[in-house]
Amino acid sequence: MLARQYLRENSEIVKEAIKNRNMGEGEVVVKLLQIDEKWRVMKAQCDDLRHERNKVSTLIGNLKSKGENEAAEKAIAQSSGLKVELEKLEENAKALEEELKKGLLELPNVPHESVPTGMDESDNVEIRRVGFENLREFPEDIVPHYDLGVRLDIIDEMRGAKTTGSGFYFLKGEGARLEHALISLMLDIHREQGYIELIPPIPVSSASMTGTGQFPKFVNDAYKIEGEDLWLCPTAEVPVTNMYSEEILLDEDLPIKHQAYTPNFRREAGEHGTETRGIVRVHQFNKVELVNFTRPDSSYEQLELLVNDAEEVLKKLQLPYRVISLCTGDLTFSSAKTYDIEIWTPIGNNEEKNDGRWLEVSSASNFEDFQARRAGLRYRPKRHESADYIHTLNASGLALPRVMVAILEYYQNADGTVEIPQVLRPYMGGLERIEGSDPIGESAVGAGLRN
RNA sequence: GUCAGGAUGGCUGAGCGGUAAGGCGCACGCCUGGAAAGCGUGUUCCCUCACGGGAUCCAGGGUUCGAAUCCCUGUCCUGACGCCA
Repeated sequence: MLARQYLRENSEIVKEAIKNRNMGEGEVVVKLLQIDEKWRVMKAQCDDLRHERNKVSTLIGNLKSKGENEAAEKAIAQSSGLKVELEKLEENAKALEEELKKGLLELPNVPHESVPTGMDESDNVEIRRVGFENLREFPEDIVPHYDLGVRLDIIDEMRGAKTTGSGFYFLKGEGARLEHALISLMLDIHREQGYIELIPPIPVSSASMTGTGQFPKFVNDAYKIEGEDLWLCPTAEVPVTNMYSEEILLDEDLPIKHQAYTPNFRREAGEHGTETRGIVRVHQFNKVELVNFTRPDSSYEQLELLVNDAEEVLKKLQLPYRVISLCTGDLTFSSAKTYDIEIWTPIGNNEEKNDGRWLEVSSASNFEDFQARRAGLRYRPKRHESADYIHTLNASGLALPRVMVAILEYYQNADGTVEIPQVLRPYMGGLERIEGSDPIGESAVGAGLRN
């Protein structure tokens, strides 16, 4: 959320930001400024009336204590009149204030000056590529993860759809084991980097969803728990960022670095048709999330460190990837600046021209004080008397299904087994490759999957 | 789930119908050769160029000329009882 005063003093910057985000011409800003102006006038009137009323009330108290009842009665009558007048004004002022608040909650963050201006993902700027020097040799008949998952019987989308619905899947046997290994590896790497682990609650309140910026705009993307003011968390960012809400942190505590492994739930409403095959876009997935609470003057340094910390996992897994800086049009609602990390896998979306594709596995963002204002996250700077808003940042470190996809495709052997990256082997009892197992059930026999 | 008690500023803690004590911490100033102690001022949010004013005692309603204080509803905490991996 932007501060009201900031909006008043920088309306042109905010308008420009909305334009650059492709969210219209910034008419909203003009409208909000008008409401704000009206509210300020009314607020002054209310304050004056209250001042009047307070004076009369004090007088009544004095008169009564002196026993001058007749004069007191007169003053009471006057006060009653003021009350009626005030109630009407207050009602109007309150309505304006609410409209203003609502508008502010729906206003996106202002992109940082270093963010490239652009329409959509084609205007994103590649920052670096890593790990392309010694690419593995790939088998000619390399198989996409969704087919390989069935063949090895480690990913079962059919039965996930049966028990729950499409977009949900079972991991099985070595698949499940691989996922656990990845989680442990990531938690170990990030602990080493200084992130204190949290296991947060999975359901979160509306207030928390508002605090990080999911609400009010994106209510339809979240799963609601019937009969409660609770939602399944779409990312650990929500419970973790809100952990210190309405608190004042100490200067010496900062920066606070947390990591959390949680499942994530997303309805992905209106996302049909994009990457529907396999487990690239699903309704429930696991993720290790990194969250950083920091002083305002060092948040951009912290952002660079954060990306590096997330990248470390891919370096250890020896997977090729790139880092890109999102342009203004591709930036998420709450973010001031975002780097995406994308893994490269040898299988493309286009069957004729199979030259690989990019999988987004992490988004590292600096929200500046946008979330801090919404969630009430402050700290007391040294040598200052009053509290100030901190800056929040987060990054996935990393989203698991897509890392799994990359491993199944990038580390695929000619015989259809999957090489397990060296760094993961200790986490899998020394296992060197995934060879799969016989599927269970008659349907497997009918489909010829059982040898 | 039932019953009882509670929620006050950065923290602590009084007030229980007449308009938010005190302490601690922190900041600034005075004092001092320097420091400690001591003394003074300040310490939340909003409006105002400013003077100044308003709001705020968990949230929302109500009673009242006037509510931190009384009444109702909700949320959360604490304890007891019950239930239960």
